[in-house]
This record gives sequence, C-alpha cells and structure tokens, in this order.
Amino acid sequence: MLSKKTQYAFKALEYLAIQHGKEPVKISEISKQQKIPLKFLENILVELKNAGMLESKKGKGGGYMLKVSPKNINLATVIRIINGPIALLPCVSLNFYEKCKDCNEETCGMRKMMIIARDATLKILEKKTMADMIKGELTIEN
Amino acid sequence: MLSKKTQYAFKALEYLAIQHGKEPVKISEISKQQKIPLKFLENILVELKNAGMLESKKGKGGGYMLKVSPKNINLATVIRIINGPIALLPCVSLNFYEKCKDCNEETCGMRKMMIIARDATLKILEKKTMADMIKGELTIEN
DNA sequence: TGCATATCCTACAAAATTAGTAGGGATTAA
DNA sequence: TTAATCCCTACTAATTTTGTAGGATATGCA
Repeated sequence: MLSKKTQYAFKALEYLAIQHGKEPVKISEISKQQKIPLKFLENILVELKNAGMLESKKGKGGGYMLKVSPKNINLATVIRIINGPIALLPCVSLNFYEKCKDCNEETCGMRKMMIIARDATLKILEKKTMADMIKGELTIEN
Repeated sequence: MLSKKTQYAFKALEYLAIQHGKEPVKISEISKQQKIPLKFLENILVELKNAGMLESKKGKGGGYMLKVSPKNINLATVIRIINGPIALLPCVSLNFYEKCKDCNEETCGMRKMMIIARDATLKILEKKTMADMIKGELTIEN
C-alpha cells in the first residue's frame, strides 16, 4: 500500500497540475484546499522539488509550480520518489535493488513470479500520467 | 513491498509444496531448512492453517501439510492472508476496502488509475500458483 | 535598507506497524 | 504416562510512518 505521505504527494501534484501554466501556488493554499498538514506538506514538496519534478519561488507571489507538463509526469516516478520501491521484493526492484541472502537468483521461483508481477504493474504506472489523473476534474474553480 | 513475514510464508509453502503428498513436515524442519525463526514460523503456519490452506497433525510423526494441491494455491491468496491488501490504496481494495474521506469515488482520478494498476497486478498474482513457483526446484533432495 | 512573505533546513517526537520472543497448554502416538 | 508436536496468549524490541518545532534563507517591494 502507498503511504499517506505518497497519497498527499499525489493530491498536491493533482492540485498543481490543474494550475499548471498559471501563477505559483503557495504551500498554505495546497494545504488548506487538499487538507494536508502544512509542515508535513512542506517536506513532501521539497522532496519532489529535489527530485526535479517541481520548481519554487520564494518571497511574495512565490510558491510551487510543476517543472514539466502533467502529461510527462508518470505515476511510477512519483511513487519511487516518495514511497520507494514498486516491486514486491527488494531482489526484483529495478530502482531499489537489494540482493536477498540464502537465495540463488538464477533458480529462485518466487523471484520469477515477482518479476512478472512487477512488470505488469509497471506497465500501467509508467504509462499513466498526472494528465490522465486530472482528466474530468479540470474544473476545481477556474 | 511484502513483509518479511510474507516472504517467510512463501518459503514455508514452497517447502511444503515440494513435499506435497508425503509425510507431514515438522515446524522445526522447515525452520532449519528455510532459515526462518522457529517461534515466528509457528505463528505464520497457524495463520495459514486457520485460513484453510494447511492441515496439521499433532504428536509424534506430526507436522504440517498442504490441504490443497500446489497448483490450486495462487499467490494473491497467500499475500492477502499474511500481508493484507494487494491494491495500492484502501479505497480500491477488493478484499480490504475502506472508504477514503474527502474524495468523491465517482470522479476521483487517482482512484481510476489505481484500479487499473490493481487489476494488472491481480491478473498475474491470481493466475500464478505455488506449483509455478516450485517448477525447476522439485529436487531439493528426493 | 528593511520588512513582509515565502520556501527551506535540521532536528525531534509520537504513533503505528513489523519482527520476534517467552512460556506454557492441548493433543496425539506409542 | 511420557515424549513429541502443534497451539495459544501475551509481551517486547526494532523500525517505519506521521507528523511538529523553530528558526534560516531568499525574494519582492516600499
């Protein structure tokens, strides 16, 4: 399951995706509109920024903006930044690989299954984007 | 990610699947062979038994056996028993559904995406079985 | 220059979950 | 009736998740 932090990240990105191309959006606005604890949200947005997904502007009139178009932000990327691995086992993770001891990777049956499951999941999560996510709710209020 | 407990469960089931049709297997044997802490393994096996996946026999010559054939135990079932939901969000889980507040399920974009991802994952995990998992390692030693 | 407005950084704390242990009870075979 | 084996309840330790506190840093504007 995705952590609450990751769900918050998606909600924040949704909000920013809808405002994409307009003025920067303040943390406090996102916090209030999407009901995310303010200081927690700060941490999340900094992480997304450090990962290159957002840009920010300080001072009056400042806030956060998407750095790239919603249609170029896929869900797998967001999950990896905030939540971590998508695979069900460390030894089949593409981005967070860890060898499992007491297991021959050539012959391990569990591993083979989990690779197939991972690929099926990734096929969706890497294809779907923030643009897909906000379809049908582009009208939060202008 | 699957918990260590779930990984232990799979290892234990693998071992039992390979012995399927023979004598009951003692907890202590599984523990030693698969390097799973004994008392922890006890808990796991009881859970699998209560879920109807194993049967047990007490006293001398006793132990655990699969209740059904390895080819009738799919991976999704095991994960649900020991690990919990397979879906990425509670509000899209088939077996552990929980309504999410502040979200209209009819229009929520995130929900739509997560349903698609869930179905892709389930398609694999519900089709693959313990029999698939032990293919190629039916020879632990007789 | 100086003040108000924002983001950014470090550190801590509380709550929840996961992982594992302890100790004895109940059942069965011989 | 004893040894072997699973079963049950409860606890503890470690780790992760979910936040909070408090100030540092940068920016726009008068």
